[in-house]
Parts: sequence; structure tokens; C-alpha cells
Amino acid sequence: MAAQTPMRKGDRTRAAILTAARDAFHEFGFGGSSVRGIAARANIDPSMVIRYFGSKRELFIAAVRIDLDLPDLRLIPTSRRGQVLVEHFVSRWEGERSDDVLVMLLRSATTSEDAADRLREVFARQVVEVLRPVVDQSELKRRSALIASQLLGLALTRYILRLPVVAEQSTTHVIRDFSPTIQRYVEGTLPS
Amino acid sequence: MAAQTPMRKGDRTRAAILTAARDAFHEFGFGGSSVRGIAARANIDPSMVIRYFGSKRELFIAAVRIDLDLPDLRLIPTSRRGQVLVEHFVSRWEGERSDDVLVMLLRSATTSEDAADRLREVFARQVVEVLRPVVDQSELKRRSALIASQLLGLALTRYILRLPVVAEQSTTHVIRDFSPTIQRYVEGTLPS
DNA sequence: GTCTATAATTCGATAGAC
DNA sequence: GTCTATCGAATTATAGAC
Repeated sequence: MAAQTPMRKGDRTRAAILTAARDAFHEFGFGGSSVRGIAARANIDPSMVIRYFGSKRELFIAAVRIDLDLPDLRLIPTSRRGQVLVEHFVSRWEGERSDDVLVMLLRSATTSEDAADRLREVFARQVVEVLRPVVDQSELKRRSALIASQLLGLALTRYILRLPVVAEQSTTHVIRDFSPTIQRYVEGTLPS
Repeated sequence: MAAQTPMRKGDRTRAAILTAARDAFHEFGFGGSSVRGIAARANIDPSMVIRYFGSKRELFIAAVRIDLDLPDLRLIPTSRRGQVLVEHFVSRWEGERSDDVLVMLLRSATTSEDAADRLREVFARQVVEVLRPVVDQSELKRRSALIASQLLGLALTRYILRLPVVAEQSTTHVIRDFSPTIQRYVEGTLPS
């Protein structure tokens, strides 16, 4: 592996487009963003966007490469797993806008079937897989679904709809309020 | 009040446009729907849509008049309030597409600030108000926010993202799985 | 009340000069 | 690699004939 190879001009342009695209998709979703708007943000010509990525759709695919980077729950004491999960997601969402691919994906997924596909894939590959080692196999999918519904509901109401209260609470309060629910979804008794 | 006055032609056209608009907004959201598409669904000319409603935006406002018609929780035994709320929402969502204004609003609200405004209004006027008589005043907003985040998260994952499991479960199972959480949000102990 | 025709934008994408 | 210029399609909305 070459250590820190200097960036070529083309790479810088490419990176600038990607950052601008993530910001735009984050704010307006896929349908609400335009190639022209993204180009303006990146201070380059609209035609360059197509030249580098082929199409708006391919640019989107490139922009949403996502790794939730979830912690290994086996290393977390059983009683703290809910809180650790909530903390992990909230800290991602509160970070740099360009890094917060999940909200961007969420905003796009309500309109674009492509984006919904990607979100389902993230769910299946990452959320379900993190749960797999620490929950009963027979309840794996059910627990994963419950967790996804509450965490995405939190992201939706706090960052997109900006419902009063949910949006105004400090991260500390959000974590405090939602951890018990997620904790129950991870290891509590489910109704049968 | 005249009982069942016969519909004039104009009223029928107007109603046809509204139904078609609700179906379109439900399926594609505000940004994803076009006046032309709505007119085609209603089998009328695109210009009529504008003639009747002035603009696409005003048509949207007219289409999302919504009354959640929530039950009076004071009349429900304390221990069943969570389940009654979940049942109420799920049965709305599973009904006729034109009636299901909430999913339509949700699909639009991720892109259109107008729609997000309407959704915040529905939340404040209806969800918070239903909770008000049955919860401690100091926890009213917090409990309302938690309930909204979980119920909208359910609608999002089941009807829009169609996550496996959440989307495939029968309504009976959905109600069974989500009622305990809502019940806790209504009357359980919140962390302090 | 309903239609045709079209204005005025905006979109994604391409061609070609430099 | 970057730009100008532009195509072709789609959009909302309007004007005016019938």
C-alpha cells in the first residue's frame, strides 16, 4: 500500500464532486438534487459531473457507499448494548454532513426505488449481521426489524421532519430516551 | 344543510382530481408527481387541474386535509392504550390508498418543506392533543415525540422502505410487536 | 367547462473547441 | 481536463378558441 500518494488534479475534482453530491443528496434527496446544482456547489462545470461519473444515477450510487462501522456487540456487556447502538447512530448523524450517508439515503429512499434498494441492503448486510451473534436465531429478523424501525423513526423525526422536541433535545437526552427501547429490542422479552 | 345535494359536473371533476392527486402523491410524493400524470389518472386535461386548484402546490394542500380521527384515550383502560393507538394507525394505513394521507404526507415530507410543515402541524394538533388528557403535563411533549418517532418509523419501514420482515408481517403481528413500546411511551416510566 | 397550443423553465446529457 | 454551446425531453402554468 502506497502511503499518502499525492492527489492528482482529477482526483481532487472527483472528490469535490462527491462531497458536493453528498451535501446535495443529503439536503434535497435524489429527485430534488440536480446535476447543475451539484456542479455549482463544487465550483466546476456541469458537464464534468457526467464526464466523471457517467450519469446522475451512477453518481448517486458512488455517493452512498456506506459502512455503518457498527461495533461488535459481543464485546459489549449485555445490559449496555441498547445504549451503545443508539450512541453510535446518533453520533454518526450529528457529525459532518458529508459523512452522514444514512439520512441522505433516507431522504432519497422515499422517492427513488434505487435508494430504497440500497437502504434495504444496508439493513440486511449490516444491521442484521451485527445482531446475529448476540440474539437467538429464531428472533433475529424480528429484532432487527424492530430496531431499524425505531432508529430510522428517530432519524426521520429528528433530522428530516424536525418535529419539535425530538429535534430540539440534546443528544444526551435523545440517547437517554431511546436506549431503553432499543435495549428491549436487543435482549428483552418479545410478545409471542 | 341540504341532504345529499346531487353532484354538479364541476364537483365531480374536482373530486376526481383530488382522488387522482392523492393516489399520485401517495405513490410518488409531491416532487415525484406531475400535474400531467394526475390529470391522466383522472381522465381530464392537465390545464383543468390548474383551473380548479390554481397550482400544484395548492392542490397538494387541498389533498392533505387530514383528520387522524384518534380515539379519546380517556375512554380506554390504561393498560390497553398502547395497543389501541397502534391498531388505529395500522388500520388506517392498511385501508384505501386515497384515505391514507399520512403515508402520502410522509413520502412528500422528506423532500418538500411544505409537506414537512403539514406533518408537524398534524403532530402538534392531533397526536399531542390526544395525549394531553391522559399523561402528566411535564412529560406530554416528550411522550408525544417518542410515540411519533416509533409510529412514523413503523410506517416508514413497512410501507415506504418495505424492509423485509416489517413489510411482510401480518397486521396482527405488527400490532403485537409494537404495542408494548407504545404502551410504555404512553404510561410507562421514562428515564430521568 | 373543456380543449389545443404554447410560453417559459429546468432538467440530464452530448459534442466539440481549446 | 475543462469549458461553451446546445439538444431533446419534461416540467408548471397560461392564453384563447370552441
